[in-house]
Amino acid sequence: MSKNVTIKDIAKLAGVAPSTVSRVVTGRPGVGDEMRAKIWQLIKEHNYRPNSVARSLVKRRLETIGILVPRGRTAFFENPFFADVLMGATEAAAQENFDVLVYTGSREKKGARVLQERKVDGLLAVGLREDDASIPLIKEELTTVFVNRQIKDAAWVSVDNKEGVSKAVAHLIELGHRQIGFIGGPEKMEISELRKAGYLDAHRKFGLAVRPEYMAAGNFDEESGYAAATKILNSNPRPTAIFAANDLMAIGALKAAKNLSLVVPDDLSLCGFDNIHSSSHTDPPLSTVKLPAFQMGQLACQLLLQLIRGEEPEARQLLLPTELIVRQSSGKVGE
Amino acid sequence: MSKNVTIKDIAKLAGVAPSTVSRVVTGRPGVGDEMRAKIWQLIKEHNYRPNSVARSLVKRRLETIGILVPRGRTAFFENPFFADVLMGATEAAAQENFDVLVYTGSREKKGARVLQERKVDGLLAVGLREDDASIPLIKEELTTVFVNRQIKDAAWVSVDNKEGVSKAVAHLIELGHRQIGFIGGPEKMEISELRKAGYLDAHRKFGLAVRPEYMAAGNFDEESGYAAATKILNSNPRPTAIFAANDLMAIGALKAAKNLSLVVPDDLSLCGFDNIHSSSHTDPPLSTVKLPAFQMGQLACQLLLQLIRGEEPEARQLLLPTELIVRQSSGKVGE
DNA sequence: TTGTAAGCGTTATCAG
DNA sequence: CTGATAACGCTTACAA
Repeated sequence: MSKNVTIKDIAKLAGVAPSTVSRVVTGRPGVGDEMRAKIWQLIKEHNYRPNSVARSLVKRRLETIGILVPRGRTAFFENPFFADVLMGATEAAAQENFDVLVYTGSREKKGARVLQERKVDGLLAVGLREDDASIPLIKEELTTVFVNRQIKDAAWVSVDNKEGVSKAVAHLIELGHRQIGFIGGPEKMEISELRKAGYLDAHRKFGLAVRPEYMAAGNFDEESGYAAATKILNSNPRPTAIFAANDLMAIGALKAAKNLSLVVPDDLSLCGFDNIHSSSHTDPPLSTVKLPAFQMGQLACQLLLQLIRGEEPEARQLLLPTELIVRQSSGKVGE
Repeated sequence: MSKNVTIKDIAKLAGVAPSTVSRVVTGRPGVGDEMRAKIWQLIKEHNYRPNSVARSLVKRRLETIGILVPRGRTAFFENPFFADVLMGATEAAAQENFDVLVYTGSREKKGARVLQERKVDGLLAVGLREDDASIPLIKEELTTVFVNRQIKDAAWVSVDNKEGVSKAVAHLIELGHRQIGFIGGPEKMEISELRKAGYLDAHRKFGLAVRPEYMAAGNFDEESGYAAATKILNSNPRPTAIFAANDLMAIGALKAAKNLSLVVPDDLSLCGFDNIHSSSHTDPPLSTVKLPAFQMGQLACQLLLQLIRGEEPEARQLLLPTELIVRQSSGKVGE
């Protein structure tokens, strides 16, 4: 491996000053055609590539954004959401010649790391818990766009959870269901509240009463979905449908139904939220609500780049719609 | 946002030279206790953070590695593999204060980008197709560790595909199956060859004959698994078990079996490969082979860091064992 | 159209 | 124990 060729080497070879070479590689005017061609020739020949670090130092621009993703491996894997956001973000970033640095690890640590290193021009914070201690710091020190978290006064790209749930529950109601169970997320989480609100909203819209015994809270995992569904299905009268605040819990509910010898969707309709991959592989495949994750990553990144450049974006807060995916776990009541 | 505080500012404040401050922040000796304390004090007080770009420039070290992941969104999502490798790698990198830059996008482009930018000290190439044109370039220009690809003369961390499949097929044989179908991957792919070899190997070990009509090739997706299984299940005598070279195809096979009114595992045992999340949510849950993806990411990253540092690793090529996960899709023959 | 020189914020090498 | 000074590789006024 020979020494890296620098701008000076090319300059020397071409018999010009480094600044001239610089003008050529950055495509600025002020160089004669002949010289320009000669320099390009030399660049190719010697495989010269500008050192981005040196460039960053003088331009005070890293051309890199960071993305903070939740540590939990499970969350990351099971739910396409994070990976999809990441892909959307890297794609949008690449479009503008930005790179994406991934930060994971324990909550405090990764927040501290980002700030400590100053290796990024801005930050995408995905699915941070709203009580995360690093949020104020991050917001203060770094241009940040939050994804899937509606942080007050901050820039964010999120999804209309309430409307999404409401749509799904309305779908069940339209199938004739009048007794609909609800498996929610942990109390106090913003996202749990929003999804519960959607459930209540649909009932209100259709003039349906809400029964407390049809509602139970889970932890967004399969086991808690199983437990909650079991509890709800022991109510009298038994609900004919259950909406779960995420797919994992819906899958748990599906197992609970089978365990009680209930046939889905004949005896019980089921609907989840998230559209994880497994949801299309259960038997029957699960009706659910899909989040535009890839697009969220893209839009969040585009917004972030605008903010970094100091441009005034059209909106600093974007609420995107969800999409209802109807599969075979939801059917007409009593069929 | 005030001007960033630099090492010079701190030096001025402390009444010393920048080099002294540098010694303090990097923890090198040669500074009096008193002075050291005073400088730390100032650093905290003024929230000084060394500029990593400037540091990188002089040290010619970015403290950053790149990771190349396949573009396909589907692949990235459905299979926990890539995300898991990524997590393992970022974790191992963070341990040594390295960061991870993610490269996605079309194959040629991302390869070119990595090289063009020179923003990383080394590269982790995950699941690159062996005919990828950028491999020779990358190998030449950048310290690289391949993950899940056994590239000749290169450093890599992979998994023993042949042994994994062999183990799974042996499991079926031990359950009493003598007619075992095989759904393979696309021809010419190294990974397809290895997995097929495992299937043949298990037959050889147990002195079982291989029947060509029990073998079919798919594309690693669900549809092709469905088609291949349908074809195989029309053989006479019908096999009592099928091994599919990945879970997605096994899921397709499961649907094909149901479509033919075959009960799994009573009429047909099924086993896949990869342990994607869906495999535990099918009905019945799928027996499969699990790859140590997280660990592969970790080890690959550790190996890469050693190579970057110019250390001599114990081994430049690591072949890791798989783990057989027995679930309910495989059972004793004829029960 | 081109060159000169200063500077980006560090670290490293010498001297004192 | 501490300070000067010269890099690191590039951009950018400003000058020619």
